[in-house]
Amino acid sequence: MVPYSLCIAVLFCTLAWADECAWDRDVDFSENPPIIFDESFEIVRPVLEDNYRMVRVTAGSKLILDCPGTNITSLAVTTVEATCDGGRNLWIDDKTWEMKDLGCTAEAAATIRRNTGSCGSEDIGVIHIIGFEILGPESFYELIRVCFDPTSETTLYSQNVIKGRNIAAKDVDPNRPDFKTSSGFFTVSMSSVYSQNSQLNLMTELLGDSDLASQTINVSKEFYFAKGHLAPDADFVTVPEQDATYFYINAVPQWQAFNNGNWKVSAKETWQVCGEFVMLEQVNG
DNA sequence: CTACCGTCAC
DNA sequence: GTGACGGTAG
Repeated sequence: MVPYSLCIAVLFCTLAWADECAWDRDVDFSENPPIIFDESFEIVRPVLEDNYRMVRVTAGSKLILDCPGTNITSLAVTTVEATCDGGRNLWIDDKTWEMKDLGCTAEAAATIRRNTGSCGSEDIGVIHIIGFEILGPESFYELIRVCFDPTSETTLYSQNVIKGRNIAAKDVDPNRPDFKTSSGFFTVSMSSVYSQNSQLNLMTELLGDSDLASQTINVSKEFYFAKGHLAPDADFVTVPEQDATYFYINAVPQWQAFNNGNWKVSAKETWQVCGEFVMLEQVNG
């Protein structure tokens, strides 16, 4: 016979959990969480609640778990549809799963949709979109819209949306990936071009004076051109979104003194503003 | 991956 | 001074 108190407990829990699924971002997820999309193909992101980074969806809602570029390890597929069971688990094809057991084999990776339109003055630029493949090539989640001038091989501007409700609950990961070239955009090696040595060599050649060149490119004074993010790493909530900013087409040569000074301060001001709004569309360039 | 530099807010 | 953040090199 089942004790009476246990019945009460079970009933209570059922009632309390019936309306939604809730997960703690720092407890209930695997090392490489999937990108979670809701039924309108918006990413489900954590919200800061009393120092807990909570991910919530309504009970019964259908989600898409996506590991673009890799697989959900337990299922050996990139994308799967799942239903919130009203507690901590997800229904997938008549079987329940814990969120923790639905991690990606590697970090979910952004890709680029190329040549989706023209942009810039007199349509000099070409639009490339950095984002996530969802169910294959027919569906794509846009993160960063890049206006790239193929003639000068320079990005004119990048456009991204800051999620004001989620930015306080963003992932903090000290590891930063290398910038990716993603072939077809540049005719030169971008990593070589940005190296401080090649900058010094170029300046020496241009000025014809090595003393003058070493005053112009002076690393200790932050007089060098850094890979200045246009859509910034820190504007994004999840690690895969943050790492999607590390494409060379999302960066322009920027004096490090400015990059690490005014620009950084300006980014923080932007968050202050967007804390007052749900989201803010930002254009940098 | 590790070690390093400079700026800023606290 | 320390940690977060913007970078660098090997």
